[in-house]
Amino acid sequence: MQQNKGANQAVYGIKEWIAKELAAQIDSEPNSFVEWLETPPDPTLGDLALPCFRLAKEQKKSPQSIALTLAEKFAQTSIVRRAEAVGPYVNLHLNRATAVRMWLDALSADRSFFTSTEGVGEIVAIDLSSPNIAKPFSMGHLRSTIIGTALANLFESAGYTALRINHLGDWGTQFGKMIVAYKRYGDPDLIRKNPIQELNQLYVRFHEEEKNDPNLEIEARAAFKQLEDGDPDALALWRWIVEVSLEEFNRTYELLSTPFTHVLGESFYNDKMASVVEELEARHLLVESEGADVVLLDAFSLPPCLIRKSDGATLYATRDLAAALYRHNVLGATRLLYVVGGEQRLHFQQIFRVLSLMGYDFAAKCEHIAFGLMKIGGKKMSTRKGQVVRLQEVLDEAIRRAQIIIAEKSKDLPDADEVAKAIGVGAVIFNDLKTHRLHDIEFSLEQAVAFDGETGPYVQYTHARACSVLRKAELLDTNVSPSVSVAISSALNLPSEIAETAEQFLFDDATWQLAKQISLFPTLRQRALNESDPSLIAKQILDICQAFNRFYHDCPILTAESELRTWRLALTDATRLTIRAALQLLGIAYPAQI
RNA sequence: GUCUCAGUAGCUCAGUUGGAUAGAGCAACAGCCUUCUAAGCUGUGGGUCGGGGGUUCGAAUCCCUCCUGGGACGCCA
Repeated sequence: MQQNKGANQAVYGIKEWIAKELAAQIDSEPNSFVEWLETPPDPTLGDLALPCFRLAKEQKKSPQSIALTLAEKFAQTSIVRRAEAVGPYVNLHLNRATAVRMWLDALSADRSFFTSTEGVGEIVAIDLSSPNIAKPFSMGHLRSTIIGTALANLFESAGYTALRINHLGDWGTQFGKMIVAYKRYGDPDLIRKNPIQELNQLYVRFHEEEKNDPNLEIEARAAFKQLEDGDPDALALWRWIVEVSLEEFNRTYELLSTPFTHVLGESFYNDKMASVVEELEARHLLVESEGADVVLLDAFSLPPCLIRKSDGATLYATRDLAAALYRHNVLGATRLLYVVGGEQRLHFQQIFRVLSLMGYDFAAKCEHIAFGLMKIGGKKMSTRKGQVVRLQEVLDEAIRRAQIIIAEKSKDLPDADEVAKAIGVGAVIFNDLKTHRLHDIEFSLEQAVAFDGETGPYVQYTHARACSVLRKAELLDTNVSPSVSVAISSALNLPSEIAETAEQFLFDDATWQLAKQISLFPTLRQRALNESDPSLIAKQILDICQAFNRFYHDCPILTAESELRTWRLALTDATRLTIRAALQLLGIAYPAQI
């Protein structure tokens, strides 16, 4: 089921290239070399290295002696400039001009440098964001929103059609609670003024009162049942709550530039659940247990999946089953992704198992893209206890700080407000996206809105720097990369005795490190896709930015002469294009000037 | 109690899928703007990779065990 990892890596991924050449030299299989080739810990040792331990075992010789033998043979290959044995390793120094020409040709033509085609014709449905109506849009929902968006972008870059589905939490017993709380303590005027905050306070209060009065919970369940049965008063109240909540959410989505193709709350499936229950019954999967209807999953070491409560009302699981069937049968999705917190792991295991028992093959292509919790003070954020950090507040603060810095350092910036928004929002998104999906995040306002070091603004700043150089060379948006081949060729078409000198002239360490970093992007994009982990892209783009900033510092670009200038401009443009591609995938804005 | 995810520098995190001397950023300290954006670059200090066993040429990485923390475990979502 592993898709062709890096289908076109041969174009830019020199590992494959080398592996083939090396294999031919010693009459062996290229595949094993691709896996064995690694990057030496210190770049001065070489660009790639082959450890000889395994060959030593096969050939029953010492790894050192094998390394010596291989080093001689490898020196004969066209892309390796120098091969030397260091202990049990063969260290390979690449022919830099050949490698760079290969990479930049691929990049400028986008021959699978930024995109690929393995998903063409396939529809992937991504369940993302899915905030709960009448509750604050917290930092916790941010994770699902931006990871889901980044994944959708990634899948689209691989040719898939991505359905971005916002599965709003607009149904369920919580609305029974909401209705009861509103009728008891609600004040319509206050709610109109400040909807989410007031509604959330009602919700918090309900949970406080509930401790002393167990009847409240029973009352709430009855209220939800009424809603589900279509009681007009209850429905009207519910609609109003949904409406005012959505207005507030949409402001946040606009700020984040999060697109959705479908906004379908749980309520959307209200009339589609009866058929799910019927289908389960028809397949004799439904069993009565303690007054409720469940699907037993003992055979799979899972607890039973509750389908219908003892009062006949449905549950989360029922709605998720209906939603899955809708996405597959009606929307045509062949692959279903759920970007939902890790605490719902068991729930999705149950859902996918039930779908499979129902006879749906696509159950095998359903995947829970879990992520770690956003914690505060070492604990999970809880709306019930009122311990949440509202995303809007964080974004506002980040934008405010961006405005201050722009006013200080970039006085004449056009569109200063727009840029401040891009930077503030970018900081918050990147801060979240750079850590591995599954890791819990200890929320820190200072860190979320920081602009120094490994941050979104650092990446945006680097991009703007590259743009600035290109603008001064009057080459911005003209895509200068294609000319690089010419530049390198003319500089290197020299007698072989001084070719080595010419290489050093064009490729000092900073330059070569930058080129190598850029060349890694396609592999990382592919890995991010295979592992559904956008953080891989975020981390790699940081490496590219660091390499570019060093290059920028060490190597004058605009004042360089002839071929050298062209070549450095081309590399600057390649950097710009790669950063832009990465930020696009991550869903972060990339202003040309900041 | 069972299942699950995690534990790496003072803090926040990487660690090329088992490889060479475990790396960044923040914070601290010291340098670098008459030169393409100093939101940058360079350097210094900082580690029993939670503990203990095992697997092998080689372990932060794989297995076992224990400790600590988060989360989930039928009428919430």
